[in-house]
Amino acid sequence: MKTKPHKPSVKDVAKLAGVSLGSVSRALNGVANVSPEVRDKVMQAMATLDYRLNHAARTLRSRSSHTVGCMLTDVTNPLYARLYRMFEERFRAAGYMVMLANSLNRLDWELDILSMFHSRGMDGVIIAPGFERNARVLAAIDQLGIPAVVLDRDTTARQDHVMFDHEKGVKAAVQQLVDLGHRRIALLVGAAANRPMRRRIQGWRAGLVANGIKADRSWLVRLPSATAPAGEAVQQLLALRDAPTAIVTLGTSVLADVLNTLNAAGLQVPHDVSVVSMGDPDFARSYRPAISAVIVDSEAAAEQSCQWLLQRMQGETLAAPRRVLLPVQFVDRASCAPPPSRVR
Amino acid sequence: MKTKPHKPSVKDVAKLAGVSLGSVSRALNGVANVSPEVRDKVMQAMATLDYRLNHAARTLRSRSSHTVGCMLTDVTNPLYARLYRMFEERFRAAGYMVMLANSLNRLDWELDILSMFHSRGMDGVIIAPGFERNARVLAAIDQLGIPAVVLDRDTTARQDHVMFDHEKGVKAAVQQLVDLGHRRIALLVGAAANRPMRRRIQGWRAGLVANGIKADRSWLVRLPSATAPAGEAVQQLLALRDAPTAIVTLGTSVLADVLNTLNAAGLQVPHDVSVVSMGDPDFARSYRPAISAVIVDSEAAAEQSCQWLLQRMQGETLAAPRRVLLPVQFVDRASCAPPPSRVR
DNA sequence: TTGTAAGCGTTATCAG
DNA sequence: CTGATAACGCTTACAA
Repeated sequence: MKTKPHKPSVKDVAKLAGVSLGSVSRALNGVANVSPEVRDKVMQAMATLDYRLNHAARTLRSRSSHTVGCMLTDVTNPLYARLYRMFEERFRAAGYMVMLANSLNRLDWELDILSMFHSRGMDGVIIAPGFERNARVLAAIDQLGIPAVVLDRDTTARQDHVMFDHEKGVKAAVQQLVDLGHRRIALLVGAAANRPMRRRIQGWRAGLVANGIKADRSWLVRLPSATAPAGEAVQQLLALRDAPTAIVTLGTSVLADVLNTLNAAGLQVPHDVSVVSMGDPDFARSYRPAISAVIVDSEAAAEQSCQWLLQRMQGETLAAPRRVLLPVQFVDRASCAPPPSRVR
Repeated sequence: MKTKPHKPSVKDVAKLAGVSLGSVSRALNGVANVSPEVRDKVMQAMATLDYRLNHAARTLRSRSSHTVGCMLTDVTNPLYARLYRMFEERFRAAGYMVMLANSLNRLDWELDILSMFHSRGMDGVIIAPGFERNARVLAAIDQLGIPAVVLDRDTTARQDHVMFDHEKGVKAAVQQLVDLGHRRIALLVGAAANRPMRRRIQGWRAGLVANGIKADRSWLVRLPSATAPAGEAVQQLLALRDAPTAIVTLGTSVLADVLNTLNAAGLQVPHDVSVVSMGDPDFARSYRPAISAVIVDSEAAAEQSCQWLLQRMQGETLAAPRRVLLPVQFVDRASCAPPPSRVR
């Protein structure tokens, strides 16, 4: 009747199996040179003791936590949620856990998270910093001293970058609208000063300029956040003397607000106003009319990020940081049509 | 010119500060009995060395990882995403990181995750197992030997349970519909055999029975998954000889499908068909008409879960497992109205 | 192929 | 209040 419930350790396993400590470890790690007999004895002992490896000890000794850190702005954003799920799946298959952290666009949190990734000995990180231009953030990233992939951010960090070609996608959408006869095209984006927003604006501007249209400032609406109500902004847009005949907008809740504000104003899509969503929320496809969208390939981004990070974590010492620009597609569905006849 | 970039350890800090190892540790942990002088010297040394605590070593020695595991079905579900974010925020404030894992309704993953939580020495867990009735899962939970909170699952595990009163919420919705004159009320839920689905069905049934209405099997639709297209199911419902005049449905993509199928069939909400959403997606509020919804209080759930878990992790040895049933509200908006006159 | 022993970087226990 | 010193549970040389 020992009063020591004592979690079993390698030592206990070794004793029960009648082998040495080292052999247990070797068997455990499937490492070279273990005779089948020893292996079996060890396995059996582990089973009867219900032995569980102590991960902290392994990490301390082997200097590898088999964990990758993932810093995103907010998992509540469906795109990030999907990405995270794919990361998790791929890394798990490779024997890594992923530790998620949301920075919520707060500088102090972002620095905290990075520092914590360091302290917890992440083997690598995938990050989409909200403060891509902040010197302290950049310094923190480089000081990590581990492989990193930067996701869709314009950063000067010497790391691999996986990015979306938002500019081309939005430009294609604008081009299609112009081809349909639109001249007054609005853009609804978030106020955050990050790459996706900047590039979308550039794409919009480029699309207009390429067709000899001046990009009117009043058509560019910067929402305080991607989740803020957008109804009022849309109303203001519609009240403009030169009201836009087409709207390119953020997806999810902003798109919903746009659609409903249009409805409430008695305007029909696409007859009165054409609409393009940046991002492809659940309801865009099944909405009537189906909403045309600028779509990023999240699967490709996840695949590329994981592959690159795994490569680097598994010791391939590749010199230069790499970067890839993933294509962004414009999918024309039923929400774009020629503008109403000139006079309104 | 030492070729040893050697990450600084407490030892280095101690040497530089001219104090002993123990003092550094004590200063580091803000623990009792450190003279201000020593503390300052240590702090300064840490700063100049850019010292970072090695979390693995601390975990190994102190037997606490300051990490809580969080197992959910899928963060891609907006409710779970919100919950996770709140968990993260609260636990961070208390000095814990949270490690997220999606079980994706796969038994083997679920067991893996639980075992990994064990092996990685989580101090506590919050879990919503997909296989709430599975003996192995239950065993794994109890063998964890650490505080746990079970989220919205009917489990026999001897742990704290935080649950939503789906039944009451759905029943209230049904009652409101009956009061408006509806007799044929459909329910669209997922096929998963978990508590939320079961309770919703019970609430629906109870609401009908309480009003002397027989719950017709053909009005109960079980979608293969909460993200599967639901258009066809809705069409079948509408084609029924006794087609329902009201639909209570899962939110997010299913709700979108319902709305659009109704639109496509030329039916108006709420004139021809009333609609209630279970869950409150972004677009429900701003949709025209605004969609009535059965709403869970995710904030309350997060608050309760975190508070209970923190209590237990911080050593309060409370005997019995606790459970709470959080109220679920029916919010009537504009999508419910009397059914069309008898003849259609 | 296997056993032995030396750490990994902390915290905890004791003396002083 | 501070300084030595022994763990924590594992991996990894190195010897046998």
